[in-house]
Amino acid sequence: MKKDVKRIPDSELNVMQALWACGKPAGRAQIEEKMQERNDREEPLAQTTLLTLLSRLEQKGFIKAEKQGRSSVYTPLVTRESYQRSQSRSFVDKLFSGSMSAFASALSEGGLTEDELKELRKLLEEKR
Amino acid sequence: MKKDVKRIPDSELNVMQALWACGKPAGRAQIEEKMQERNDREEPLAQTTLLTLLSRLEQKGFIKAEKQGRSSVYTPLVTRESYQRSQSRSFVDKLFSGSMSAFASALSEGGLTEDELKELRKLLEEKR
DNA sequence: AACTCCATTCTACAATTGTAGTATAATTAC
DNA sequence: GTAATTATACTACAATTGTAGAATGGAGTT
Repeated sequence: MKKDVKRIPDSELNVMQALWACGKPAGRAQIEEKMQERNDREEPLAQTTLLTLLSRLEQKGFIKAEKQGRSSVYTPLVTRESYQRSQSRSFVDKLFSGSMSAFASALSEGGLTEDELKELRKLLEEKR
Repeated sequence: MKKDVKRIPDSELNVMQALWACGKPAGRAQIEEKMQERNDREEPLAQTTLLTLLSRLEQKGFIKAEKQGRSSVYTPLVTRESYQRSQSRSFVDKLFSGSMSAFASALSEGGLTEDELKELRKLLEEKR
């Protein structure tokens, strides 16, 4: 059965993105640093806020936390790719009722820039 | 200035979709009917719930409500297309950090079915 | 006018999200 | 070993979302 990966709220998603970007299990500090780099937000989150988000992600089963002495290291339990796939699916379903033609129109008529479009076309052809 | 159309929550989006699908200003009953048709959910919403959602959409400026005697007719203030465009934009930004290659991978490696992909490619080519 | 139907508006309420302060436990520095 | 630092855990709280019951106001009946 296809596991229906629930949507991750925006603030938590930023954290996930940073964690995924780390490429390996990472602690609070590294995640924080990565978030800075990625410039996900102007004002960086308070550390306690970040920890709250991490613990919510853990409760929801998106990451695993392991105590390493004083602090914890976090590991994603879903890959970025699988999350992206499942969300893409529900995105076209929810927004376009699955209609490729509506989806294509949205992308080509303003959703993406001309350059992005060109690139996307090429990539989709290549991956055929 | 590019108006930054805020995200509409799922339950309200279903209502919007139905209203958009009506193709013209519609009252609560027609919207309800359209939702049934579209089968957006198994259990239909309680009428009061639907009205609550409509009033939230109105407060947020997504629709306009006009009294017609006892009842009201609702009219979308944003087109489905413009909403789809803006959401597509923020979707690729939030989920793929704007990376077309990640986006293309997600679509082609499981996000869409083989048939959908084929259709999408064709449509994107045509629209060039 | 009193009664009954509807449609709408108000009020409600729990769960989730966004964000962070306070308390507590461990670690290091005198 | 006592203070200062650090790192996490606990608590908090307002806004939003999902969902709907209760109250209200008008329209049709009798």
